[in-house]
Order: sequence, then C-alpha cells, then structure tokens
Amino acid sequence: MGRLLKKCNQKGLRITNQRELVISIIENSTDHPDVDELYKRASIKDKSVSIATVYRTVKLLEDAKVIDRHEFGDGKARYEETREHHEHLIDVETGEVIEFINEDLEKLKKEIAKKMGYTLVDHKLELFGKKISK
Amino acid sequence: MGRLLKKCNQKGLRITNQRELVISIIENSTDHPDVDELYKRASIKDKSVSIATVYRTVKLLEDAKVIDRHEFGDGKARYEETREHHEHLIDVETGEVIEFINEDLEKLKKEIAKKMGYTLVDHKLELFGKKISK
DNA sequence: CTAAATGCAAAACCTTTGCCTCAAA
DNA sequence: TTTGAGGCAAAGGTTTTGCATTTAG
Repeated sequence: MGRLLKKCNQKGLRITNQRELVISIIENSTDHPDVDELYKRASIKDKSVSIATVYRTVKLLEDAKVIDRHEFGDGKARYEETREHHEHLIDVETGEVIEFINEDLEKLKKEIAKKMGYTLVDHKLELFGKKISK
Repeated sequence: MGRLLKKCNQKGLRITNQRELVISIIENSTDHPDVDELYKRASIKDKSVSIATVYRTVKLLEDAKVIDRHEFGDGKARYEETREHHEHLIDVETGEVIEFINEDLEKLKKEIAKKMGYTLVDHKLELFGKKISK
C-alpha cells in the first residue's frame, strides 16, 4: 500500500476504487498535474471515472491536508502530495516547474510573520525566471 | 492628473473616458480589488461602463506594467498599482491583506534564482497567518 | 442495510471574444 | 476621418452541484 493511501486511511477517509486510483496517480506523479491531467491518467486505468469525481477527490485530499494545491498562473489548480515544504521556480519560457528548498528562506518567513504579530499557517513562494543562456 | 494616469500617458496608451475612470479607481484604492469590484466602483460614477471594458483595461494596464495582478487563492485576479516591490500577508481568519517589504527577502530570492541558473523576471510570496492573540 | 460516493449533465463562475457602433487623436 | 475602443451578448475554460443510482463499510 502506498504512502499517500496509508495517510488517507489514517485520516479515516473512505476509500473507493476511484479514490484509490486518483491517490495512486498523485503519489506516483513527479510533476504537478492539474485536474484534467489527473482525469486523463485515471481514465487510462478506468474509463468509467468521471472528472467530477476527480474534482471531488482532490478537494477531499486537500482538506485532509495530504495533498497541496498550487496556482502557477495559468488559471488551473495543480496538485502534488504534501511533503517537506519546498518552493517552486517556474521557467517562464518552457513552463517547467523546478522545486527547491532553502532554509534561510524558511527562517526568514517565520521571522517576518512573527514580527508582524502572526503565526505562519501557510505560505507560497513562486519565482518566475528565465534561464541564463551560456 | 494622477500618478497612474501620467504613467499611462508616458507609455503612449490611448486614454478614453472609461480607461481614465478605471485608472483613477485603481489609483485611489488602498485594497486589492478584483474586476467585479472595479466594475462596481466604476459603475457608481458611470453606469454605462461595461465589465468587458474593465477586463480589457486591466489587461492593457497589466501588459503596460503599470498595475500588478495577484491571485490570493480565491479564484479571482486582484489588481493594484505597480509600485516598489512588496509582499502580502493574508490573515486567514479575516481575509485581510497586509503589505510588507523586506530587503533580506528581495536579496535572497535573487540569489536563489541566480544559483539555479535563472534571472528572476517575477516572483510572488504570500504568507498566510493567524493573528497571535494577546 | 444505509449513509456516502459516483456519473452525468447542467449550472455557476470568471474571463475572453465577435461584431457592430462609437469616439479619440 | 480613420483606427482603435466600447457595449452587448455569446462563448470558453475551469470548477461545482443536483439528482438518480451505485457501493463501501
């Protein structure tokens, strides 16, 4: 049984065939698929899955905090399994999404929030960049 | 003549009554209105303005880089006049948007991008926080 | 068994666009 | 005067939802 499915069980989510399928797809994706992409990948294994179920499932998983939703500026939500916090750099020319972590950044953000009288419950940082040509 | 209108003139944009109205509303807003809100505020002064024009105007102004578009996670684009770069802290309990600037953050972001082989063309940082209760 | 999940299609949102009319430069 | 802008309504894209049916627990 996969990591993500295990987490869902721990949270007490009812697992249906459709949900298990979507969960396994997210778990085995290394990119940041949107709902339509998840739907396409799911349809390969089970043509009867509806896109409404995919939408309902990602909302369920997001509420359960086992997946994260991102908006990279193209008007569609994109998803990935929740894991150690990391940031995204989006190549504006290719659309490629590159992940990175930076401890200084993590510290700085918490400090800033604290200084403003807030505790950080979430944050998003996206860098949009152009590859430096050699 | 307002700052923002002046900038638009400098960019050579054709100024119509409708555009001037939308420009003045954005310039005099201290919040981050979405298109519907801009449309409502514009309609008070001129009921004939259409929402299509508001959409076309914000796109024009965004392309001219005199206003910035933000997405704060509620599915609607929000706009504000372009000015010194700053970040947003969103109070998750009230929805209030608090602006701040932090030079360390600015430097760090550029460094990170550079280290990854990119020049930063844009970036977004949003902190989501809860007010620390006294 | 029974409450909850699914599929389907319609609807809800936000945003864009075609077309004809109108106005800025 | 002439090209670009505006108004209106229709269409586009993503996401949500009502309802009848199916299924997990």
